[in-house]
Amino acid sequence: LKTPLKQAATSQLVLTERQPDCQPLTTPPKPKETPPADPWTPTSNLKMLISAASPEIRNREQRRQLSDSSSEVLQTKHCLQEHLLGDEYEKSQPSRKEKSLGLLCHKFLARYPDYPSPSQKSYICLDEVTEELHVERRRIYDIVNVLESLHMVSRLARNRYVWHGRHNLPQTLQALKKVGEENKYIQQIQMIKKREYEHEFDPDGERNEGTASSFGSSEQSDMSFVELPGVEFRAASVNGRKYKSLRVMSQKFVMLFLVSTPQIVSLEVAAKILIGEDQLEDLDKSKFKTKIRRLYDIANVLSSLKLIKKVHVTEERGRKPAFKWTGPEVLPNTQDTKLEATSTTCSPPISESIPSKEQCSKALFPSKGKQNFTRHSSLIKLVKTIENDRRKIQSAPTSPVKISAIFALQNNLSRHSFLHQAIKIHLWGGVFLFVFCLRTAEEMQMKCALSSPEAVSRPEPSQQPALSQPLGVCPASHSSVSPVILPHPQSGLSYAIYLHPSQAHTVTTYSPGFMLQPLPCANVTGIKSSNSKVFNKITTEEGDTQRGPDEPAKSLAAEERPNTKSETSSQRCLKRSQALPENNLIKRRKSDEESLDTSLTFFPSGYLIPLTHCTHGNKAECSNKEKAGVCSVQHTAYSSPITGVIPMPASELKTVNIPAFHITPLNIMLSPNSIAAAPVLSNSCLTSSSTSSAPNPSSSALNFMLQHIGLIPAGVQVPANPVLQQVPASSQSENISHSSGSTNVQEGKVSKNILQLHHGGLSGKYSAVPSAPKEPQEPQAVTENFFRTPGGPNTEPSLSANSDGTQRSSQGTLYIPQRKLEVSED
DNA sequence: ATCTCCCGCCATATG
DNA sequence: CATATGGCGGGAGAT
Repeated sequence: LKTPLKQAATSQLVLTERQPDCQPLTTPPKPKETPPADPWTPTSNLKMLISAASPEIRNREQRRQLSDSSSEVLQTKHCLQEHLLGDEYEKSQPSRKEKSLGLLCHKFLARYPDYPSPSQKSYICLDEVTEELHVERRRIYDIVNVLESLHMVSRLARNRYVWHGRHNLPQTLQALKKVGEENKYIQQIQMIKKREYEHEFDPDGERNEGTASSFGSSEQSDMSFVELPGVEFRAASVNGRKYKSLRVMSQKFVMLFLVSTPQIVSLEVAAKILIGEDQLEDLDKSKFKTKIRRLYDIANVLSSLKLIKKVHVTEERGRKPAFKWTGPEVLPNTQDTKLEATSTTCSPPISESIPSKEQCSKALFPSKGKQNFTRHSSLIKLVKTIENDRRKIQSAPTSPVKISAIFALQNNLSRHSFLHQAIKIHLWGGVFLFVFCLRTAEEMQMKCALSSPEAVSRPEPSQQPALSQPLGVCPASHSSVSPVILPHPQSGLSYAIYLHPSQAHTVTTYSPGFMLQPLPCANVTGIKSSNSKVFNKITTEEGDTQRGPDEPAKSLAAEERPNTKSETSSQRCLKRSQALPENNLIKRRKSDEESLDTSLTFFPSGYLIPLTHCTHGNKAECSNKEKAGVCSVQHTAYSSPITGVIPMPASELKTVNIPAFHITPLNIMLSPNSIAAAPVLSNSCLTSSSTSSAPNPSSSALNFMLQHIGLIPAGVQVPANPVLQQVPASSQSENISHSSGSTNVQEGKVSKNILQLHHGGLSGKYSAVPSAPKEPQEPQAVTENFFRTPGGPNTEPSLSANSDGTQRSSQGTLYIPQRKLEVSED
């Protein structure tokens, strides 16, 4: 109704003025056929007018014509017809189609190069765009949001975005794929299909327990936006907490493609999954409809990007709309850490984004030798934050204070990437608790592999030098503290964990615990072998039913997948923890059972102090390297009084129940189960043993963090720390670290077996499971306890097992209904 | 009728 | 407070 009206009374002039953009479409005559030579053509006149009126308009017109000519032939034709009808050319003007988001997106994209030269960034001004494209702002947001989800643009400030083009696409996709795998989308899809299938026979069918519910709870997959190391999100304030629903949806949608074998996703399934995640599976009709609407929006943009295209899958049910991935194939997630994705929680309740364990570990333990940390603005931010928080702390020393900081690092490649990192420091009851993350999963695995249980428990580590036993336990040479040397092969640094004798004891005693994650998880190899049958069967099935006429070799790729999922479960774990508001340590302490999984993620422990002494060879190199441009920061940070603010009377420490101590490759934690009341290394411990001007422990800790985050050159920090120097392990350690450093090749192999030692589920017991799963052949134990195992192509028998170990109604294996699906390409 | 999805109201977030 | 963002769903073209 409206549109016609607008056109109704248009005179040539009016038309000219307000429709330069639609000209090619509106103009009746042969737009291209006839050269604009004929001055008598109404068109040419018009054009002249336009040109004369404004060069700007002309340019715009030209530009548009270019982009239009390529794809909008249809429209043109359409228009042509219209106008043949004479003066009644009003109605069709902006035929709905011409306003489609897809078309608009095309126009939008036409404005920027796919691969802008990194040197000259192009900025996007929403005002300009809306004006030039003649669209409502709202529409632009839709486009931009999706582009943002792919990191093709990023927001700078109000009205401003930066155009990245497709440079980031590969990384983004890889990251998304990874996350998608972690989210178990494959399984979910199967689940939905199954349910669907069941409904066929049981229309009024009530929830078929076991299957559905188990997912609802486990599929936490919060509202998280997958970030990329290289794509900075403007000031936290700008990108700040806000539901990034469309963005997130977009990402998830993409994930579905990347994860599913025939890369085809039906809207229905996608919608269900996206809804289901939120939780309840109330088949809310309207909600579903809305979701679908949004998916269409997203799909339009993705289509414009040529990442997907619409198809139709036909099954008994009928013809359902779906989309097929036509974007680039995503590499099977190389071990490359630099391509790490970052998942930041954005869910409303959590006021602060919690860094993923991996991110942290990445920051803490740079795995690549060459790293050139650049002084990034974020670093400054960090320092400021610390300063600020320090004040707070001083003013309210007793209240729980959380200090969080965001670190940004340059990543391994020269690529402009950095990680948003946060290290949380909790002050609670006078206890200085460091909440941080340790190593990346890979590193852990490696460590696991290297530090075989035998080696650990062996009294004389030196006996097995050839085996490059990295983890040595130094006998408590000091009355109060027992350093445990933890060489970090990749970085060439070793760390000492100072523990109380009791703890040290625990460590050695429970040495196997080094290899076991408190939370169980499946051993890939094992699973793979044990379930290979099922596996194959399923993939085949899928091929028969869903696979399009093309790519008949996907099952192979699928089979390899498990191996590439090294850290998935750990991340999941992390996610889980992220999902729960875990700001309050106290809360975590109190709550038991269910909080267990949370608490295990980050846990305060003793101090980790780098043993730079043990790394002669690397040391120099390291420090030089890192000395790059962060010294100034170092000073600030180092001298920061924050380090001195936490006096911890030993007595006080004892009031804190610190349970038995376990060290896992993933983190150091204190099992809430056992209440061994082992005090964390107290001040006195260190201070007593350290004479002179040795920095207090807090300082050391801070140093440790900063150093490993790259803020402080490795060598510079903590001035002679007597304790460290006294560690007689030097010779040993040296060997150890050296050997371990040169065992890279092995590492790979070995780690394979331990690859999947992550926190898989939430067994209430983390008490060290003394059986080291070095046997790839013991899938049973592992598999059966854990809910979904990573990598398993959707249908592990364990699927129905409950995560809490309660072994719910085991529905047996998941039955995937066989259907005939045809994909028609429209 | 079903599939698509534009349009724009209006709650929120930002500055 | 004004403006920028963006969730959301009615309802109307397209098929």
